[in-house]
Amino acid sequence: MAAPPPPADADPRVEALVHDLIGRVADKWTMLVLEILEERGELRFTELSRSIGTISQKMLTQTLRHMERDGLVIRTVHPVVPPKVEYRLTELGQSLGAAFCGVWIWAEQNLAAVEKARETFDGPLPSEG
Amino acid sequence: MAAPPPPADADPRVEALVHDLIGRVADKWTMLVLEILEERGELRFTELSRSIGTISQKMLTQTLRHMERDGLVIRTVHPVVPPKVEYRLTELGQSLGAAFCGVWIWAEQNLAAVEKARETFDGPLPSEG
DNA sequence: TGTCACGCTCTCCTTTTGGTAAGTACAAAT
DNA sequence: ATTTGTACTTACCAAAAGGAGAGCGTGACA
Repeated sequence: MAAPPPPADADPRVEALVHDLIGRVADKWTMLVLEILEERGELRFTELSRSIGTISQKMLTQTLRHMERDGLVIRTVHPVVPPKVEYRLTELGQSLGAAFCGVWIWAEQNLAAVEKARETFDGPLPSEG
Repeated sequence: MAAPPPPADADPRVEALVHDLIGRVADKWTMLVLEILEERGELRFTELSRSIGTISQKMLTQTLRHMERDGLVIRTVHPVVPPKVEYRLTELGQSLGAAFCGVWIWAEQNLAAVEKARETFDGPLPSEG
């Protein structure tokens, strides 16, 4: 398991697969679920739903299934009468969360810069000439 | 510009804005353009198009406009006869690229793990019982 | 005269995304 | 008997994403 240190993308095949994987994983809902499970540990379906707030049941189910399929979360079903299902991150999921951490930090630190850039871009239009 | 070191998300308002920003920036095409411009520097429209390979003109234009609006790229128009437009990352864009670097590395290193997880998830279905 | 190249823009079309609402199963509570 | 709560699933519908292809302006080049 000697992980090669540099991010060198040698093969174009690998690069294509990586692009594909990124496309799947860089999903809005996936990132949100990842962050919440990382912060709060093991959560039930409705707890997760309430934590995100704006997600529909359908999307949450779908997102969780995809994450489970990709080995990012573990789904534990307790065979009790009102269904109880708990979700938590795998090690793989935790490592992805850690990788995305840099992006969260970037977003927090550069939020103002982005908004200012937008104002500059949008603003000058009406009084141009 | 004394950047606060910890990723502490104090306000829920900030968090909402960050979620929003992440949703915009964690876009498949944005990430691809970001990576390519980071690697290759300043590129023309068609060079960018060919580098990505699978993107349509429409999406490339759209992605670049959004990135320009968000202050991630600079668009330089040379008023020559066959139009010549060059794109390069701003410092903000470069910093986002750096932040996403961790995700690329994660994807490269864990590609096999994800694929194996998928096989495990998909495989056992037919012979279950 | 005609064609090509570039960086778009526009229209038309299909696919994907995502929301709403209803249904399911079952036991405990009312 | 009816309601409640959970974690879905399904059907249906609207909106957005995204691809294909045509058009534009123009100057060099054949």
